[in-house]
Amino acid sequence: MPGRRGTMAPGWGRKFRGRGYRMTVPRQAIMDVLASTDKHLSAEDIYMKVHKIYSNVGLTTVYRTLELLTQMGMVLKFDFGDGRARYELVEGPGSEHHHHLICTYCKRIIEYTEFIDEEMEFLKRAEKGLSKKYNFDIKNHIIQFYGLCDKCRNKK
Amino acid sequence: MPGRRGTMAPGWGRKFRGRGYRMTVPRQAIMDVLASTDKHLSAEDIYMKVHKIYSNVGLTTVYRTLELLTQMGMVLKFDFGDGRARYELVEGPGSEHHHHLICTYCKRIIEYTEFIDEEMEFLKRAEKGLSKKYNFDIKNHIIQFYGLCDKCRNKK
DNA sequence: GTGTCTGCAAAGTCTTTGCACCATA
DNA sequence: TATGGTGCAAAGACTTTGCAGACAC
Repeated sequence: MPGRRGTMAPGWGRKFRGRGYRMTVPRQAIMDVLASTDKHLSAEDIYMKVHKIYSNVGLTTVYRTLELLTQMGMVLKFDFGDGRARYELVEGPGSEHHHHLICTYCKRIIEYTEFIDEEMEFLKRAEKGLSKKYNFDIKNHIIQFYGLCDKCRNKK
Repeated sequence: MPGRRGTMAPGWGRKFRGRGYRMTVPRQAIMDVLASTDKHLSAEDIYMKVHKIYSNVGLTTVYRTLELLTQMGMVLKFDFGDGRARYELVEGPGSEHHHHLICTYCKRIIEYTEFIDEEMEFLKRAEKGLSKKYNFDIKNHIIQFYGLCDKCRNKK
């Protein structure tokens, strides 16, 4: 349903082939799913979306493709502490804001988009300095605040 | 070895009892370990340190205690994406700087302490605003930059 | 045609749960 | 002594690996 097209932009195929990998139907389908959302999807989320269209694609392939994409730097792997990893396209619809309040009691995750401007200023400087000092090619970042949400702060 | 004492400060016992929990030998030992390091320890790390002194304490108890401490807000649980959670005392030796560069290719984690001052300014404002807006009691935070380290940025 | 990719099933790792016994308050 | 806590073993959840067949280039 969302974002599906029979033939996709060939840009990814080139990227794959350029590094000696092959563009295949499962890989194309996984890229399509990643490119069609601004959410952090788990491997299973992606598997289910892909599976609706290509029911023969297995979960293993999803994991293997995500690992490959992560290593290629095209996808970022996050962990919010709920036991399953989340994936997101580096230059995708949701690549600008990874910010969460995580309740350590009930594990609720609140996404927020405030303070992005103030953050930008600080992040730009930090990224620049860190890239230089550690010769590190920064692709993305994540900021998480931990604490107790309104429902849990008065419990036991 | 480091930081071991036969009898510890009783402050924790009070905190436990105040919430209807009991202070036990395993719990005391786990608190001691957490209070004696500024590193992010995994459950197994803690288990091994505790086990050296109290060899009858099991890994299960370590997990259960960490879960309890996390819910009580005394310990923070982090996940750096390597498949095992890390724990740290909220008001402990290492509670001031959780900042990492994570290489998405080789999974190397580089800790850094630069830009903390610039960060503070931004974080103070963000924390204040977010606490108010979401009625969220922020205890700690984590900032992670993802990308490619110097050894991996030129690979395949 | 060759070397990569894939699906299935099995194995691996970290974490949680069940249950009887033990210990704290 | 009444509950909460613990250890052990088993189960659970997510992810990785082995291998034979399939496919991209």
